[in-house]
Order: sequence, then structure tokens, then C-alpha cells
Amino acid sequence: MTTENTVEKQQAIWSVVRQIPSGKVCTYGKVAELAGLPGYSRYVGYALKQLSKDSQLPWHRVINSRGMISFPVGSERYLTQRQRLLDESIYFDRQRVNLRQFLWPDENHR
DNA sequence: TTAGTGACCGACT
DNA sequence: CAGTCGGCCACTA
Repeated sequence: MTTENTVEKQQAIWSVVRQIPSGKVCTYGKVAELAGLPGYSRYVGYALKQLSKDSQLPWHRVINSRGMISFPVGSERYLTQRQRLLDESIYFDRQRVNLRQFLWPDENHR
């Protein structure tokens, strides 16, 4: 049996990513958790990689737990993601996003 | 079938 | 503080 529920997992992940509001970001681990797949953080990256280039999914709002873009700095995909975030007024301190300020869902109510 | 890899993460040196 | 090391899962050679 070929892993057929793989599709369901990917859809669950995409479903979560779709809900990230503009101007906010979410981490791979958090997306996995919200999708009901704790521990699948790594798989989230794989799922996003499957997206077609003209996908409407806001994949750029997903970054790693350190608040950084998980592409090699300076690479084309890095620059694309960074520019899209800047367009949504998500700012970088060096190459880092302030998760305290932009993380969604906002559970960091101090 | 085994070993290596990746848009990750947290604990542990 | 930085670097390493397992653990996580699916895919590929």
C-alpha cells in the first residue's frame, strides 16, 4: 500500500498555511502542529516544495523557529521570500524576523 | 533493503 | 554562546 494518506497530510498542511493572515508568519513546527501532525515540521517543508510555481498559497509566510528564511542567503528563493515578506510590512532585523511581533497565531500575549 | 537527504526542531555538550 | 546530535517523516538512488 502506497502511502495514500500522504495527500491528506499535505492538504492538512496547506489548509493551515492558507489561514496565515497577511502581515504575519508561522513556523514549520507550528504549522505541523496546527495541522494535527506534531513532529512533522520537516515534512511541512517538503509539502511546500511540492507547490506549483504559480500557487496562490502564501508559502512565504512560513519560516523556521529561529525566525529566519530556510533558504541559502542570497539564493533566488531566499530573495523572493524576503521580498514578499517585506511587501507585507514584515521587517527583518539583520536576516531575522521578530517572531514576538509577527508570529501567528499570537499566543505570545505577554 | 539500506543509506542518504531535506524550505525542521529541541536538547544537549 | 555556538556547534553537534538525535529524532521526526517521506522520498530517492
